[in-house]
Amino acid sequence: MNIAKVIVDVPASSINQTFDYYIPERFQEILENGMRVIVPFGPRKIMGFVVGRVSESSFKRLKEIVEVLDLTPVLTNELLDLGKWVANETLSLSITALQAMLPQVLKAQYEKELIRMTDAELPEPFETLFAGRDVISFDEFAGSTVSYYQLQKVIQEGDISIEYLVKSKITKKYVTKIAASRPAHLLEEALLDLSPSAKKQKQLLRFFIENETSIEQKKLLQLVNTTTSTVKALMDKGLLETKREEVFRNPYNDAEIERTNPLTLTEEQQIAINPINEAIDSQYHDVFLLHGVTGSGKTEIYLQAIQNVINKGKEAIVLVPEISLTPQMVKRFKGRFGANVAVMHSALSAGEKFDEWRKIQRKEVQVVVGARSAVFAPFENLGIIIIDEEHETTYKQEDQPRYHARDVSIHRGEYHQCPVILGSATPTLESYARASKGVYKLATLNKRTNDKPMPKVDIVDMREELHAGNRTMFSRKLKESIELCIERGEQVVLLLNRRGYSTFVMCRDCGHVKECPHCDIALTYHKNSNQLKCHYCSHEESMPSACPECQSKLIRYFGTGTQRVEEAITQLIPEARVLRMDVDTTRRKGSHEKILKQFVDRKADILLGTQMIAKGLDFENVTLVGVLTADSMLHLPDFRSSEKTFQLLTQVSGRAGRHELTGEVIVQTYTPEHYSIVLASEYNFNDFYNKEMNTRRIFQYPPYFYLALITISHKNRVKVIQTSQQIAQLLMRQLQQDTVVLGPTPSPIPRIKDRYRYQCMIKYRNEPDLRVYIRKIVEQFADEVRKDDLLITVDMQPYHLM
DNA sequence: AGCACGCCGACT
DNA sequence: GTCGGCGTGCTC
Repeated sequence: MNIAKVIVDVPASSINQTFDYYIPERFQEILENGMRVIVPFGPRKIMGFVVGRVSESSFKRLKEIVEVLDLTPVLTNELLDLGKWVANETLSLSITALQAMLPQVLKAQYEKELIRMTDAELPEPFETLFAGRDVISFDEFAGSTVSYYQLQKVIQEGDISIEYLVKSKITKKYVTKIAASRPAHLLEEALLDLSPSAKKQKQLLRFFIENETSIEQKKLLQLVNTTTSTVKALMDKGLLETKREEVFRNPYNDAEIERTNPLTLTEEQQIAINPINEAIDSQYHDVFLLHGVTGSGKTEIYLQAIQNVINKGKEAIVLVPEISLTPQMVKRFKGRFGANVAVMHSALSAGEKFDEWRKIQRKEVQVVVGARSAVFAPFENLGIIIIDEEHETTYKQEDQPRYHARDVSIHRGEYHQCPVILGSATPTLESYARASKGVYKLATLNKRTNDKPMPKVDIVDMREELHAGNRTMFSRKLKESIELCIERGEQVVLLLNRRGYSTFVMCRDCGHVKECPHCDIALTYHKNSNQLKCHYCSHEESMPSACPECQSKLIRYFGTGTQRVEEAITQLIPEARVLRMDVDTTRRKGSHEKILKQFVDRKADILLGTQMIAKGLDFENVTLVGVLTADSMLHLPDFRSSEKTFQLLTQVSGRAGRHELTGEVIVQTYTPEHYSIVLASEYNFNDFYNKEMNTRRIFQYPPYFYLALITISHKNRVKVIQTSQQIAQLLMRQLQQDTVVLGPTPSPIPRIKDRYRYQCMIKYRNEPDLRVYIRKIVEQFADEVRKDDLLITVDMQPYHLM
């Protein structure tokens, strides 16, 4: 077994296989599956993952592994298999799937160096370049005027050679600590030698005899109540020394979080948790759909189920949408399980993520709370996986590997024979349909734990407002309610549902819309810089003063940004203090929390924001929720637009009156009769489900049909159309009768970065070999992909049909 | 992907 | 002789 099978860090379909390498004697004992290694690959050196060991290879001349990068495997055998499964399910490369399971810092960085191999004089440009050094970075050469041709000659002469390096991005954090430099019994002896007057020094020494071996200076001085000079005196005597010690970065100050105890469950909660606990106790896999209205206490069920898992010595993964992974949420888990929790989300620095990941890897925690990628936490003894707000689209990764965390969770749940909990007030149709069929177990929570009814929802028809001569974005009803609310000293949350409503620039005379010259999409107006920007490429231009088509001066920006709403409120209700929360105001780390804290501290009357304020936030004093434009995403070309509208309205309504005060919700819309708005206002999930299912069945959409989306892009439009047609035809030849292949049609954004984009959509009920077919077809175009810059991407079960 | 190698045309 | 620009084939 001295040959290793290695998945190599080269993301190319022709390299998507294992490569065999000899394991040199010195690594024989230590090398395990799932470790990262450095291997020679052609002329260079690259990183790879060991995925197996064999004693024979069909290859004659094997190279040796150069270096082993890990002391313990970074991927367990389960995760290696999972990687294979993910790559296969999502039609992505093995290496991409493996990298997705690890923190970014474990990715290798590559560098090249030029090494001087001779003391003899080098040809002139190189002497200047090296300037007396023996090694320079390749970049330095590339940035110089020296030609590659000249370098080749010197390399052939053997006077310079290229070294290929694999560098690690890992950074560890260290603190300087004070430690005893001798064992305790020798310190005792030293104690006797100290002069009787050196009281503080004696105290210090006794501290080290009695206590831990190392401590931060600041803490030490506090505990012993002395100054640096005493410490220094003992150091000079050689009794104490400074020591650099590695510490884990700690993004959350555990000590400051108040511990909580389990709450008594309501009868409903108890009924819901029983079967989950039974699955944990008897160690079998099942998927539970926990359908509970907002405020029904889903989180408490999670917490108690996790407690059961911890008691059994097992581990738990909790997935939450990125957007709701707020300090409030973290606090609930840390409050119950303290330092036994690792937190993983994008706001952490790369180093912090790495440290949280290592806590899991070293089994220092039993719980991880995190966004999508936390589903790959390297636990080996999982007892439960929980997906909160399971309807959130962020669980689907939008770039390769395009996996869905729900599918991965269920796969891991089967492996570990543990339950998977999907929780939501507004489950996806897919999940609810499965629960209805008995594939998932359904648990329903209809009551809020505070016994308060859901807030009453008023729908305001904005067309009537217009007829009545109200041209502002606030209906009379909403304006009045805001004023009353502020008068009572209560707070307001205003949701601007901005999707599909970005601020574009249009000429009022000729209707010309300013588009990106490289992409077929309207440019977005940015007020603070007075610039037009493209969100798909890096194009920027200044705001024109006249229409480029008709020279009219009446060129303006349209759409409703949060900034404009803010201005409008201040005009309409001058006494209102408004806090704005959107992508612009939350870009800086920690600004999210800052805004929320200000609002909790009642520094403002109105919290105005986009989707991010709809989720999981819990404010005592909020009694009014206003939705400015409920239907803004209803008309998007997306078969889920009704479902998304229903979900958003239900979620945001749940923000009002969560505590003692009763809440009120006002929803403004131009389509007040639309079923997703009407039924959301009645909190009627069941009717919505039935109605929407009916539409999905008629139009052959999920959950009745599965989807696969193939997108083809190229600089040459004719080539894209031709290739797309070929692909569609090849597909149709293989697929079943009831499978539909739509297209090719231009993508919703037909051109991005000067590349034309066409797509084929496959709708199918049962195609066990679909992935095989697609792979084969894509393979047929491999040559053009490689040589002609053709791009074919496949998205199984896509969420965004872009 | 990223690298070497080979061939070609261009420039001085 | 020197240089950059492709196209091609290979990586255990």
